Amino acid sequence: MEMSLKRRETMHRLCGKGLEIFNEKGYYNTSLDDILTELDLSKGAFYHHFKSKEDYFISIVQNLIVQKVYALLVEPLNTFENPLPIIVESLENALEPGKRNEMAYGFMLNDFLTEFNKRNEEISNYLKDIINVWEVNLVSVLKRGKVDGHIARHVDCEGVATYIIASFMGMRTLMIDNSNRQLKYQYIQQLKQYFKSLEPERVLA
Amino acid sequence: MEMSLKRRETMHRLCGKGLEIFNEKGYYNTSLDDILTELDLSKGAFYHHFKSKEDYFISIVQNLIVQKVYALLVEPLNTFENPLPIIVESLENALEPGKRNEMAYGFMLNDFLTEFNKRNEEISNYLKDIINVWEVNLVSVLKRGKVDGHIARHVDCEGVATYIIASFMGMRTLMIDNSNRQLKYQYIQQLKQYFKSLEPERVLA
DNA sequence: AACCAGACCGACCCGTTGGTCGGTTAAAGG
DNA sequence: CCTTTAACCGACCAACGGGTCGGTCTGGTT
Repeated sequence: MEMSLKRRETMHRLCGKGLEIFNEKGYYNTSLDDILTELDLSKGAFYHHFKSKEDYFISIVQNLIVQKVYALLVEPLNTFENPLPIIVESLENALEPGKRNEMAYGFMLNDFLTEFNKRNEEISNYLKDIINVWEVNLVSVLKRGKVDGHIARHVDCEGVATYIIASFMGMRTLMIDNSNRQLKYQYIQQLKQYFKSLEPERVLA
Repeated sequence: MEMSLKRRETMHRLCGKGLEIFNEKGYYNTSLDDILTELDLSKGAFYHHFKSKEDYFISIVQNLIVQKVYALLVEPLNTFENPLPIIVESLENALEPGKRNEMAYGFMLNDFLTEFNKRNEEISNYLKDIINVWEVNLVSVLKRGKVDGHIARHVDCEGVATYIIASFMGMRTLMIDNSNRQLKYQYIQQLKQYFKSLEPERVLA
């Protein structure tokens, strides 16, 4: 069942360029030809490898987006330090456009989710799954923070996770143009402010 | 220069139904015929009143969305009480689907902004203007709260306004399906938690 | 050399959709 | 009545985009 090297390489090129352009212009606003022209490939080549545009995008989600979100937003949570600064750091990092490329991976989720909402339930679900994984991990790391005494006992971890995700997603809508330093700075500052309110009351020594 | 009554009424019907369906299915995913069929009108009638689909949507933004956002999110800020609970209340209210109709006006902004971002700069700008008005009003009401001693002096009002807007917008992406009570509750709770951290230190009597 | 399979080409198909245009209806004014 | 004009109709157009399909090219096998 293994794919030939040539096939694998072409599909990989298609997915990479596809993510780049879909992310830039949106899925429905990008025609297959937009992508194929850039790669000097033909319609025939495309449909030789993918069943449909939808199938193609799902490949992109599962091969590229999942990994990227996981690496940026889930993996970093796997430490045993105080979770709050770890979360701040991961979000800050996710909002940073990649060093080598121009994609701000942290944004893609919000953009695509909004685009597919009400238009393609299947793709929506794949994207929602990614958010869910993130959320579950946030909750569990927050709960651990509670046990370790970094977070006050009264805190509703699910609520906090939801609020973190919402504010992060919402930043996208505001940072429409180029990634705006000012907005990012404000966001991180307020996030820290909010996190402060989750810490346990200081017990005087 | 005044419009005939008939003309005004037809345009009004078109805008109302247009907002309803655009909000439901998205602008690019709604064809003019989708709307015209529902109103028993023809292409001819439409183009007799509007120059283009784009022009039509701009009318909707300026006649309906602006007013609605203003009424839900800006007007309520005009009191002289403690701004923080007022803001919470306005957001809570904006997330509530309208009593008589099904539209959750608070959401429209985020949906449309994301949809037009990268696709239609002119419309994007009209929508961004609305956000700006909201932001400016939030900032000024927060500053007044500082003067009145409801908000701690160290607080960065612009940052807080940005954070409020971001989290509000982000809720949309999460509340994809029907308005989810649970999510809304979590959001409001955490917002209150965050706001607590903006209050001045209690001075012991 | 003959053959085969898989990668790829690009002309074509066809549904959708924004927009056009010549015509009809009906109300208002003379 | 007759004329004018605004409102409205609906057949039609052209562009676009996803998807199809018969065919070509190339590298490996026998």
